[in-house]
Amino acid sequence: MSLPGEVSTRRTTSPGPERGGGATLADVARLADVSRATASRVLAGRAAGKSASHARVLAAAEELGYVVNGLARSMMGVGRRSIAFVSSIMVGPTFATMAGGAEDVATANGHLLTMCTTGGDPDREVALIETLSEQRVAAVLLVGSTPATEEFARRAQRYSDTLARVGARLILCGRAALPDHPHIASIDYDHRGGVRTGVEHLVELGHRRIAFVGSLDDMTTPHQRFLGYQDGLAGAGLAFDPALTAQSDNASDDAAAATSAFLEGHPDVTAIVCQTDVMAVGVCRALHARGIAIPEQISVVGFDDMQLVADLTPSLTTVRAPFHDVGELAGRIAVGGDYDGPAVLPVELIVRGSTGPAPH
Amino acid sequence: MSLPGEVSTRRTTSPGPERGGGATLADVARLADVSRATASRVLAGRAAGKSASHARVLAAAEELGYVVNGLARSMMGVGRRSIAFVSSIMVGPTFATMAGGAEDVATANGHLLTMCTTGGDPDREVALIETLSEQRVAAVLLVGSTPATEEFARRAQRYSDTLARVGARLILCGRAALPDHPHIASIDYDHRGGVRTGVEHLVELGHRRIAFVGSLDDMTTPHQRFLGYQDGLAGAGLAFDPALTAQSDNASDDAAAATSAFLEGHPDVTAIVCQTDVMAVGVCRALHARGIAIPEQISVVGFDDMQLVADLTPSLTTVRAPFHDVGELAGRIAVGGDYDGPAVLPVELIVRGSTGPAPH
DNA sequence: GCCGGGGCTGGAACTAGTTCCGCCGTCCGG
DNA sequence: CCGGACGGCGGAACTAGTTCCAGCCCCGGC
Repeated sequence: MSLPGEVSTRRTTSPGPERGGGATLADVARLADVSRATASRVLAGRAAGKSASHARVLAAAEELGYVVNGLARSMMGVGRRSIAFVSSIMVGPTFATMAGGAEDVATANGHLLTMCTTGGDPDREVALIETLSEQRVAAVLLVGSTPATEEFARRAQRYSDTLARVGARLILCGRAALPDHPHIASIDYDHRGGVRTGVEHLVELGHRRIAFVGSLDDMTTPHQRFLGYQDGLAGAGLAFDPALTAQSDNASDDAAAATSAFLEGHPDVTAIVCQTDVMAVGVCRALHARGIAIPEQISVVGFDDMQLVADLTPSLTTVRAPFHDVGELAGRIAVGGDYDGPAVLPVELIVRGSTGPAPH
Repeated sequence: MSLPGEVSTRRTTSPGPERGGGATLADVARLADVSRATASRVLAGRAAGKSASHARVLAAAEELGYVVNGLARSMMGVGRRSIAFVSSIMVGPTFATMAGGAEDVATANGHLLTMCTTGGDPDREVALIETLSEQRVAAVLLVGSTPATEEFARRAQRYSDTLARVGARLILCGRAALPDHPHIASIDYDHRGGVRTGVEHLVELGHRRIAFVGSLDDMTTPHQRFLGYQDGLAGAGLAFDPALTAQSDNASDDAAAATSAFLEGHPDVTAIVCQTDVMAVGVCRALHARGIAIPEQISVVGFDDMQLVADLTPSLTTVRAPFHDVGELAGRIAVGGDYDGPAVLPVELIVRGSTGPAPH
């Protein structure tokens, strides 16, 4: 029942922009009475001319409310690929600040930033890397502490291989490079040196009995910071005493409970070094609750310099980590910058009110 | 100079998977000696069979390390579109928590979440909506306070129109619906009622001279919270006194300075309601600095219940906003759920140590 | 008047997938 | 022994763009 001359089209492809899903380049070209090639050239600004069709194309695009399909464009290799930011969790100043740094350079270079969380589940991480490869991201920023295990190294190599197949690269943020996998980029900051500096600061103030509150699992961040604590003691000629270590998860309630229990057995401690600011806050709360004055009786040092710790009473002495810079540097590599080997950014001790001279 | 029988290909399209950019479906099909159609069916799991070619396709895909191109798939309308989360800034618990809620439902439904910041610049916002439309996102979550102006309403309508053209929808998060634009979804929480509840709590404790610290600009969040303060006073039969309002930006330093200056002229105030927790922290610091006891001399109420304010000394009485729920609800609509009109989620007053009976 | 250069244009190939439709072969029932 | 049902498979059309190449027209120079 086709009319003569009518081209039989399959599906429900009625011509014209009313099809749904918006006007396409073909619709614009039809309305402007030019070919798709010409319409594409005009809209991409690749037609120098001021010809009549030039103006007709622009008018048609305007009239139809044409929005170029970035997916189709990306398929031709034109257009910018997204950058993925993968962390175990999104809340907390650490990740948000890093993400902010990465986002800054991403948008400045015309890329979008995709944020994904794994909840710390390796299976979800594997699935995520697969999905992101399918979506042809330009790079994956794998952010935060990871297991310090051979299993993780193998997993990371698998990620890197999968991503390399689609022309993307893997960038670790906030953990050290994997020595046997130089192709996996790493932007880290000085966890170990930061805690060491905190201990040295306490030693200068005359402290000798310095406790450590933190987690001792095999994740890179806790481990490196714990090593920094031992470094600091060793540098000052103090013996490392395992009994002066109180284990705690990264939650202020947990740190408060651990501190209370710890102090029962060790009333002679005059300073506490904390793995994170979140823990430090819990430590301070526990000290307040027991009527112990900070810093007159016990000094406290944190790590991260998260928002608000400067507003505590007393304000918290802590180590400022360059989260924004880490994100920015990683972003720069992600958008195609050179990678000259692992980066370890310096940290800075911020001395505030929670540390003071040792009593006596 | 072509050899006879050799098909002349344009560009550098040497056949085989070595071309760069990874193996394609055509490469897999070639290796498995089947058509692209068959390979596609097998890899999509749409081939029930256990035929010989079925196994050959899977083996070929494995051997070549085939990763399906999600862009090409999306172009066919298959595959999940991303969801965009647009806010002025990423740091701060507000946005991160909301983003977490949205990300939860996004990933649970197979979507990715793209995070973008505008820095509060309308031009960047406009450009971003355009870019996101081009990338064919499923929805845009426009997050946070916005100008309470007619200009913003027009702009939002433009966003909504652009997005509608590509089948996406606009969802406002954390600000009220625009009455004249019912197609623009809104998931908000009760700014105004929250502050009102805070004031009522103070009134019950006997306070009569209650100050307000906050910004008075024309953004929706500050404005609504300011109205809530006035509501609370009116409900208690107290007159609103403009002199009891101290202006401050949303920064603790600014709030501390504003509070110090304000107290010079108003020593009789016994309670301070703050627009945000960040400001409340600054207010508390200023009170500490002047040797004013909290809550014995002055009570303080915040808003947001951000991380750590429960760990201050004294812990902060504040209004908990359901950020995660807002993100979750918005995410649900973004992935295709029904929108039954504007939602205003309830907030909850969390009474802690910073509020107590009025002195005398 | 003819030829060549230059700019604009359109046809067609190309990106990498999905899916409709029809063909073919096999198997089983009548 | 033949017909129909059914499953697997391949050709081709389709998604929405970009870009190469050839052709056309127009204008200027000889």
